[in-house]
Amino acid sequence: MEFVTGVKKPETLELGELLEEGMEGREVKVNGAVHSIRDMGNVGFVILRKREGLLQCVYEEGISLFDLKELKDADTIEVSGTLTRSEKAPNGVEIRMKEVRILSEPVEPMPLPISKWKMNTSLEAKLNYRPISLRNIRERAKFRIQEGIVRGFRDFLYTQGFTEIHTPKIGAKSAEGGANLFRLEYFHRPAILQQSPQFYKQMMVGVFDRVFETAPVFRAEKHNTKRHLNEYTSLDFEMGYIDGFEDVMAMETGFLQYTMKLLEKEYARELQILGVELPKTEEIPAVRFDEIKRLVSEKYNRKIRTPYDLEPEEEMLIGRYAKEEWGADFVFVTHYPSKKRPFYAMDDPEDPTYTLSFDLLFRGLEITTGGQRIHDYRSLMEKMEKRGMTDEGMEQYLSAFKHGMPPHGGLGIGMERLTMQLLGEDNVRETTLFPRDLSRLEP
RNA sequence: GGCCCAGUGGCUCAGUUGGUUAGAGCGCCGCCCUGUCACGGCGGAGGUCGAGAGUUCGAGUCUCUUCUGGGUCGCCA
Repeated sequence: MEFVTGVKKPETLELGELLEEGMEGREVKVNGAVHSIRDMGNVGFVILRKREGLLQCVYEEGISLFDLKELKDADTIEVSGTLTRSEKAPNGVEIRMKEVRILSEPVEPMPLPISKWKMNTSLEAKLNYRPISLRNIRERAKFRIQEGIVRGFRDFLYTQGFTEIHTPKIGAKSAEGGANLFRLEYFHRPAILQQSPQFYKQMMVGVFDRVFETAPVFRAEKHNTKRHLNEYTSLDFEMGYIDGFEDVMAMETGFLQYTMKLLEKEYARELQILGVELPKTEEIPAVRFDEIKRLVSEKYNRKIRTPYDLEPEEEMLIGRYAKEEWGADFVFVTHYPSKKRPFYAMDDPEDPTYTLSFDLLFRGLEITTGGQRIHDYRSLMEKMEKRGMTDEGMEQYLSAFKHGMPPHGGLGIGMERLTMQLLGEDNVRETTLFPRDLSRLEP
C-alpha cells in the first residue's frame, strides 16, 4: 500500500522555468515533440514543441552523444543537456544536447506541414486531420485565445455575484421550439437535444438571482454557411432584479472589457503569434433596430427588403457604419421587432410591436442575442395565448413564474463566433475544435 | 433544401484551341554542409487526374449522371 500525496514536480522543465534567472549553464532535462529538425552536418537544430511554445535544442557532433539521424519529426523525446543563453536562439535560450531518449515514434510521416508558420492548407484538410493540424503553432494559439475568452466570462461573472450552473442537454421540449431540434430516442420516449439553456437559466434566476453557464447547444438547422454550426458553445447568463435590458448590455460590456484586459495580460504571446489587435470596449454604441436599419439604408443606398429582421449583408453594413461613424468594433442593436423574438421576450410598453431586447454585433456579425424577459405570470400566459401556444411540456417552467420571479434578463453569446471575429477568421470552423455541420460528424 | 464554383502525388496548385512519357513548390527518403531559424545544395520515390458512362482515331481537358468539398440564401449565436 502506498499513499498518493498530490502532484509531484517532474524532473523535466518547462519553458517558463528555463527562462528564469540563474538557470544558465545548468544541466537540464526537457521533453517535447520534435517539431522540426535542421541538420547542418556537424551541427544541427532540433526544435521541440512544448505546451508553452517552441524550444531550440542544439546538436553538436562530438558533444552530443547520439546521431542526429536517429531523430525524426513527430518523435516525442526527452533531452538532457546544458541550458545556454544565446541571442541566436529563438527565445534567447537553447539546450546543447548531450543525450536523447526517444519516448515514442510516429508510424507515418505528417500529412500536413504543421511545422510551417502558415500551413497553406485548406480548411477541409485541416478539419480532416484535426488532431494533427492543431499541433501547428498558429492553429493551437487560436484555442488558447478561446480559453481566455471563456475564462474571462467565468472570472468576470464570479466577481459580479453569478453562480455557475450546469443544465441538462437532453430534454422533452425546448424554449424556442420548432423544426430545428435534434430528435432522439430516450428509453422508448421521444426526446430532444437542447437548443438553448433558456428555460433553466430563467428558473434558476428564481434560485440564485444571477446565473451563468458555458455549454453546448444544438441546432438542427440545415444551413451551410461560414458562420453556422449545428453544435456550438453558448456563453449564457441570466440576471434578476434588473431595471431594464440596459443592465444586461452593461454586464456584457463589462465582460468584454474584463476579457480584453485578461487577454492582453495573460495571452500576449498568442495574440502576437496571430497578429491580433484587441478591439476597443470602453464604450459601445447602442442604437435602435429601426433607426440603424434606416441609417444604413440611407448611407449605403440599399433598399430595406425585410423590415422585421437583419439580412447578413445589413449586419455587415451596420458593422461598417459603426466603424466609420463611431469608431466602434461592437454595436448593440436594440428593440428588435416582437414578431422575430420568442414569446418570453418582454415587449416594449411604449410600442408592443418592439421588444426590450438587443443583439450585439462584432465587426458586422451577430454574436449575442439578449434582452429583458417577461417575469409576470399573467403577462407570460397572455402572450403565449396570443401566439396560440399551449403550456404543454412547459408546466415546470411556468410554475417558477406562478410562484414569483424577479424582473430579469440575460443573453447568449456564440463562443466560436466571438473568437472568430476577434481573430479575424472568416469561417467559424476555424475557431471550432471539432466542428459539427451538415456534413461533418467526425472527427 | 435552392442557386453558383471546385475536385490533378501527403499538402497547395499549374496544365494552352482535345494530341506523344501529366508538371511545380512544400513535405517525404538518401547524401553533402559548424549556427540554422521558410536553412541551403545534389539525387530519388510518390499520380487508375473524385467515380461511372458517353463523344472522338485520341479525353486531365468536351457532354451527361453521381459523389465529395467550398461559397451563398432562408434561419440563427
